[in-house]
Amino acid sequence: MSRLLKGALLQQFPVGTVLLQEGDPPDFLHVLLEGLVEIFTQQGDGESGISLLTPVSTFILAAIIADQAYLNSARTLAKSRVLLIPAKLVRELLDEDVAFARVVARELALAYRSSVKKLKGHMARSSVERLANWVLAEANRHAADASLVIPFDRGTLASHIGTTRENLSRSLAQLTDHGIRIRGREIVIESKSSLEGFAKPQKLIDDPTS
Amino acid sequence: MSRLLKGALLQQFPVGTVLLQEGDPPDFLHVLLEGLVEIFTQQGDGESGISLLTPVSTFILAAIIADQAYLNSARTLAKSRVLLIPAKLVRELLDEDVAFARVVARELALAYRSSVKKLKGHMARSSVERLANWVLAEANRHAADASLVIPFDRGTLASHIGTTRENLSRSLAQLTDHGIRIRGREIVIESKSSLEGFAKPQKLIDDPTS
DNA sequence: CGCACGCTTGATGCTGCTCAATTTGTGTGG
DNA sequence: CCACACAAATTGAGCAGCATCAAGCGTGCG
Repeated sequence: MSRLLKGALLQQFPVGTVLLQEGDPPDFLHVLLEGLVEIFTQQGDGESGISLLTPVSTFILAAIIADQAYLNSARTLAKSRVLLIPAKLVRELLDEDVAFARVVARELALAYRSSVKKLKGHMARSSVERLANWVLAEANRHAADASLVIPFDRGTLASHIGTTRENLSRSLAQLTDHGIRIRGREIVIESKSSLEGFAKPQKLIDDPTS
Repeated sequence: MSRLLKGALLQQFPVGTVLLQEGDPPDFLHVLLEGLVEIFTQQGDGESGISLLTPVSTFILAAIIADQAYLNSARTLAKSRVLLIPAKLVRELLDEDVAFARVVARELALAYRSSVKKLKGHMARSSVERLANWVLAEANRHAADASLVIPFDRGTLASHIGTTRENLSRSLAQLTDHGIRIRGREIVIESKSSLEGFAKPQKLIDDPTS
């Protein structure tokens, strides 16, 4: 652990910074300590969102372990503090420290599972359902409150839901009949049970702890 | 390694055997030594294919490492030989043997990456394009030959491409104008370059080695 | 020979994308 | 503080992709 920190550098990035580009070779393991970053891929003309990361999360671990180019790009969606750990150091430690290797394996296992969950969600649900489930998941993270604020613009949200800006708009409007109310960037959940009735969340897709 | 093999048992399964069901707790690490198995998930009424495994592949490693329920089910698509290694043994070795932990980490990293690739393919391509790229990938695996035989029924293929039986049929017919010919279960590639022109394969989605 | 199963083909409708026009929101300078 | 400009978000119309339902075809097996 001390060795990791010794070689690491802590950096602060403003919103909208591209931290890495798909296709590049891995250089640093990134650990998001504060802020918000999105993993995305530039496809043809537009972008597709792959995942949204909140502190504390690592990213591009797999590229480092596999020693292959990044599959995705990453950018900050808010002012963020990121710890950068040289890839070489990570690989060395992996070879020497069992405890570290176990942590890495566990981290990869969880990342893999969340990717499979996203895939399941895409193959089995319509875009409105995906949105409804995203709202529910987001609400659960902020447990306390019955309202949440989308922390980025709708185009970005649309790309992570897997739809377009226009349709996201329509989808939000639809959900108005299923327990939510929209006020600008704020989504107010008026009836969680109604929303759940529509979204039909499944443990093996939407529960981040399973 | 010897410890792994000591606790393991080798089993042979006929085609169509369900090896595990999503939701079940992980018991054995599975290693496919011979045959063909599909990972899938039962969604609502139908099934969605998650991945197709050929020898030698491990599966459900992530569930064991994360110690959480299977996200998917698995079944044999051909007579298969599978090595079953008790989950407990895997976890013990992970704590004791650095080399083993490194192999596990690498395996998970590759599995994760292939799941992200599948996700990218789904978000960015139409079903015909997915099919075309599947054909290309399959052809590359059997490098030598300019023809390949679909080793399972079309419904299964459709569920892995992410479409229905009916539309798979139409999609195959469409590809007839782009360098392939269909003869029952055999797909003959008459013009690989034409097919590639249509499919536009990308290294960071379709190349299994990247 | 005929039935069953897998596959194809056709017709129809829904979902979601695209293009275009408008409205709303936001920040800037007068 | 207002006016303006620009970006973001909504709304509408038309269209492509895909699912669904319903027949038709073909092959193999009893």
